[in-house]
Amino acid sequence: MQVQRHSKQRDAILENLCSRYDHPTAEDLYFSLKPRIPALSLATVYRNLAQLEGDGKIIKIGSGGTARYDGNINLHYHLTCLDCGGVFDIFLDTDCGLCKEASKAFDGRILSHSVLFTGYCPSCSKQVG
Amino acid sequence: MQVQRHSKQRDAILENLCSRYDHPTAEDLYFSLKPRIPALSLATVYRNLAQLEGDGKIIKIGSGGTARYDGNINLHYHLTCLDCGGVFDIFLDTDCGLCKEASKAFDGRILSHSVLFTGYCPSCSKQVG
DNA sequence: TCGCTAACGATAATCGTTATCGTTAGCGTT
DNA sequence: AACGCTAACGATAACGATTATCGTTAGCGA
Repeated sequence: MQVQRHSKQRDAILENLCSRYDHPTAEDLYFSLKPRIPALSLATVYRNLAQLEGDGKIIKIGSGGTARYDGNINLHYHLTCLDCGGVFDIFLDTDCGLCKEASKAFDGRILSHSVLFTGYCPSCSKQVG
Repeated sequence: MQVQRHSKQRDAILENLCSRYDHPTAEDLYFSLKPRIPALSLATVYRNLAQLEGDGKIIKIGSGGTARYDGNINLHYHLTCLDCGGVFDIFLDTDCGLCKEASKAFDGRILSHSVLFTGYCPSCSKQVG
């Protein structure tokens, strides 16, 4: 079996991602860490993001084009702002029993789900009116 | 203003997409139509899919990697099978008031939403057990 | 300290999608 | 029915995000 080794790069990536709430892209994380770790490679960022996602320590948000990442693994939803392009968290008290409802309606096995809202974020919806 | 002209290619793409339920990729549609329209270009497929989506006649499913398309524009959800990679429809009677709940919890404007379930499709979930 | 190899950095390759550009064909007007 | 305008086309180059390759580095158990 393959033993996973510890790495400073992965620590830094996870720590950086968990300390922010803007759902950065791989490149965002790369430029954010580059000053602290000058030798860092973009490939390393991608590699570790994939590994962390596989370990269930982060979430990948496949919002169409460029992938974004989220260090908050508690169930919550996202909204993509049509104006500024940002991704924002939406926390719902009730999960609306979505998986339960879907399991009733679908003859397969449902493991998880993600919800992506589209609209305007607080500041952009104020600007337009 | 720009007047939209009629085109045989767009007709064929829309018709093909609406007659199937497997959520094909742009390339799937291209190869499906190529025998009937030998001169068809993949760029034309992408162009028309984008236009049809903009006109609200089809839906684009941004399931992470390659985009898939759906000719059914009635609100419903999708499941990606972890085993075979296929995308399947999930119709819920109740929409669970998702947009309403989210609007209460989010200080912006919510226009639409999409839900993507992950799990195993009927046939794959039977094979594994 | 040694040896194995997971993880790294640099960079080439891949792949889905979009942009460019010369040509074709809808369609309103003569 | 021919004319002219330009949307849409087909072919292909370009792009951008992601992944693969490969020689080097560095965890970590012996």
